[in-house]
Amino acid sequence: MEQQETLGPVENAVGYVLKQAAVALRNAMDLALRPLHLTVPQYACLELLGQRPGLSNAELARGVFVTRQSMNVVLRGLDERGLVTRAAVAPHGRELPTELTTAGREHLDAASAAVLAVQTTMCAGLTPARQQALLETLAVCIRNLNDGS
Amino acid sequence: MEQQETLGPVENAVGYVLKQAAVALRNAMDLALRPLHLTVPQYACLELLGQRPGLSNAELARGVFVTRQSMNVVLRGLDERGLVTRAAVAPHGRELPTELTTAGREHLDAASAAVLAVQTTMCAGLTPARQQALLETLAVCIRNLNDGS
DNA sequence: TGCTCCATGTCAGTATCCTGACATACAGTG
DNA sequence: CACTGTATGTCAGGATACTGACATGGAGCA
Repeated sequence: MEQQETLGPVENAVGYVLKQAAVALRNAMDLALRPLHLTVPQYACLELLGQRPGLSNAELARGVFVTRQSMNVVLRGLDERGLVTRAAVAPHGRELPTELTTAGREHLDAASAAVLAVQTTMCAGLTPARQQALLETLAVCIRNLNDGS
Repeated sequence: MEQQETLGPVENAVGYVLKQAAVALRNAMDLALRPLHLTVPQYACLELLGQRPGLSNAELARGVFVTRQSMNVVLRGLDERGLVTRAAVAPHGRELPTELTTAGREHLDAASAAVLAVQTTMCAGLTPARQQALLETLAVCIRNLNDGS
């Protein structure tokens, strides 16, 4: 009796609930970021750059879980709006380090607050221990999935 | 000190890890379903129909977390492949109940086994209690997010 | 009955993200 | 040095999902 042989009702499937949570979170973030005219990938890009300035396109793509091509479009949009600056020449290889501008930093601060509010809403009623357990359990799932591929 | 005022490193943000897990699961399912020539939404549609025959397009869309329009395309593809049948006339309102064909049921059985394998891989090393805790915690998050919108 | 409101199925257009492909730049190895 | 392998940035094309819109069918109410 080490493993069930059917998934059971979708409502009880881990994968189903995981997707449902991801969709709900995505929608909530979209809503929160709309006043700032930022999409979720755009925000994620800014947040990553705020924490680790000088990241390249490919590194940002991996961090945001999109392809290099998609991140390229995001970065171009942010560049045109003056929120980030990309180095004109590559200091190493073909990598073009990107950094936040002052305007980008201001946008990020506002967006970060909005997203924090969403996360706070999401985790309402959860003890810190339970949040930590959620993080750790998800980390195990991620590791299990990525090891197999 | 009831709430932190910054998100902290993205690696520790619940939303970030949640998205990461969802992406990893999506990729793993795509890989597992590829031999059967099924996409994740197509599989989700079949699974839902297997558990609750006669669902309408709109009901399926809500269950799979896509729009009616997207589900319409999915359903049309499955219909052309002979995996599902849609009622020609609406027995009530405009709803066109959909059901699995024999071929659809066979496809579903194979797909369900593949997805179960993925879920088993994902949850490897997690005690039933921990899986249950994950489900319950995610349910709280979903409720919190949906109440606010 | 007539009116309003809501849900459904569908068409059209747009946006987003992906896969495939190519040239370039560096590291490692003979 | 030359060669191979890997990683990056970018272009082109296609797949997928979305928003907006419309017509239809039913429920509720005066």
